[in-house]
Amino acid sequence: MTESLAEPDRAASALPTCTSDSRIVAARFAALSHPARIEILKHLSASRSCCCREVVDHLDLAQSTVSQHLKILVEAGLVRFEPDRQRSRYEVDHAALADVSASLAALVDSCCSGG
Amino acid sequence: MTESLAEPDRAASALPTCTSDSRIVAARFAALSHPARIEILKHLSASRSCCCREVVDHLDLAQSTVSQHLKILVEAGLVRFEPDRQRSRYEVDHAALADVSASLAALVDSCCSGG
DNA sequence: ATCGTTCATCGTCTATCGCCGATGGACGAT
DNA sequence: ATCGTCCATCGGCGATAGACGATGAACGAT
Repeated sequence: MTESLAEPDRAASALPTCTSDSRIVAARFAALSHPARIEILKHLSASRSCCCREVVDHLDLAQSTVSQHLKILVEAGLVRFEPDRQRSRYEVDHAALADVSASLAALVDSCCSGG
Repeated sequence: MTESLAEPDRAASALPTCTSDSRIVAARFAALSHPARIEILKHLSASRSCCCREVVDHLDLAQSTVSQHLKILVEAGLVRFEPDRQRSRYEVDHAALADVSASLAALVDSCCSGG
């Protein structure tokens, strides 16, 4: 359902200013708009790659809740998911995250340039 | 929900975990996590400064809804509000927006450095 | 004084979020 | 085969977001 979120970078880089869809940009920010998910991203990057259980222990949230947050991050394309036997591996997609940052930077730039 | 956004230093120091408070970062992204608010930011920057009515006409949303979105953006510190007699003036706070972008860039950087 | 415009706020409704416990599947170990 | 662990998903619950119409205040114009 969120395949379009996995690769909006092309559109973002192809169109210089305000032409990028606000819904796409908003959806990506929505994935970052929860403290637990920010924490997850930090923890994931610190551990380079870890399983759901580890995040659960770090965050002091129910396993189902963490799994939900991870799913949201994966669907947003910010986290890569790799089912490894029993322990699913999650790792930050640095490129995607950098792309979101670029989107925001582009927004800031368009706002500053007054276009 | 965002009263503490005006002075994030206190809450930031209250959280022991990471350098920047995830709640603050998340709250700022939350302000950007709605297409209407993205559009508002674009329109505001394009017009340099405009009143609520103009945004209403541009967005095709009810006036009360737009006023709510503007309030959220103002409370998040991304938009400056200046009551001008009848027509309230809204304009993008470029510095604040750049600051949010810097926060995200810092997050990306921390993720890439593997800290 | 009256009317039209602009805007913020209130009350309400619906949809979604965020959280949890429970469940069941997959797998390793005994 | 059985148990324990890990994980994704389901169902439910409370809280919140987002939308709207209605209302009233502030102001300019007639």
